[in-house]
Amino acid sequence: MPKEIETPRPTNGELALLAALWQAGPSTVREVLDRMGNKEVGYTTVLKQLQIMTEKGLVQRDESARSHIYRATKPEQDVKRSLVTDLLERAFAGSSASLVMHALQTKKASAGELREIRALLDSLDSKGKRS
Amino acid sequence: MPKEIETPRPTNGELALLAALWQAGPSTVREVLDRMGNKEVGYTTVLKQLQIMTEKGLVQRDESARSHIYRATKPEQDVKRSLVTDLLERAFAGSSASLVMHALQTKKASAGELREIRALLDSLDSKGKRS
DNA sequence: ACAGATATACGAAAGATTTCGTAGTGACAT
DNA sequence: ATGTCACTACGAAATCTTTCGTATATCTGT
Repeated sequence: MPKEIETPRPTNGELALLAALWQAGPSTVREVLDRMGNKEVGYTTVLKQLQIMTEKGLVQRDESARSHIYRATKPEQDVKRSLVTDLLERAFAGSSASLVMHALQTKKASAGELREIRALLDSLDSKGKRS
Repeated sequence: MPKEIETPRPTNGELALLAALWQAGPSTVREVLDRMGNKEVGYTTVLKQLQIMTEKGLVQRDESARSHIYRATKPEQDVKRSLVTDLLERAFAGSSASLVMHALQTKKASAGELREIRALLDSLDSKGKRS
């Protein structure tokens, strides 16, 4: 049996910082802070959050320079997937179709996006046939 | 301009109770408790939660009988939609397509569900053309 | 060497969520 | 009428999350 999958489930605040790290790559506290444009927040707040996230294993830091450099440890895809899984279980009884329907009705996707989704459906179909 | 949409954003615990109410309809504390099969939790915990949710307006209660009867005030669809919207903004930069892709890759939907999703895509397409 | 700017460390307050214990009240059977 | 049982009210502990102030260390230019 494969090892139990570890599911990072960042909170709102943590997710905002992770987003900055995913977008810009490994960054110092100040760089992350500067990227949080709209959100008014103190320097030490971001620092503390990143320290806590380091303890939790959500990020790692390189302390070789005076300004420590933080990077997200979990791939963006994995974290997002676990967030989706979480919502799926909590609110949609595990039915991804139900979630998808809500998502598509909530905010209209562009024609291009809809095409992408169709393509994905096609590939899932062929997979389904194969197995 | 239409009135600002009110977005109920229940927490995890609240959502579990709402699920019970959506599933079974208006219920007493004990009925809700009995429905929480797997989750080990005290009677007064559920009671207190429902009381708090009443203050928040997530549920209403009928106090005419000795055992108060609670019912969810917000339609299941609305609450789920706002949960999806929330996740969408927090983690997927508002791109429902991106969320949908993650959802479909996370847990495979049945062939029937995939058909439903296609049908939904079709209807969105025709809407898109019209507007 | 010193002043000023910039970093990290640490503690702790403030808020929100979750949980439960205790007390009080009403119903009901004996 | 009285003991038992189920219910609500209330307060508060326990966690978690978020935020920031203060202390201390390090760099940088003059």
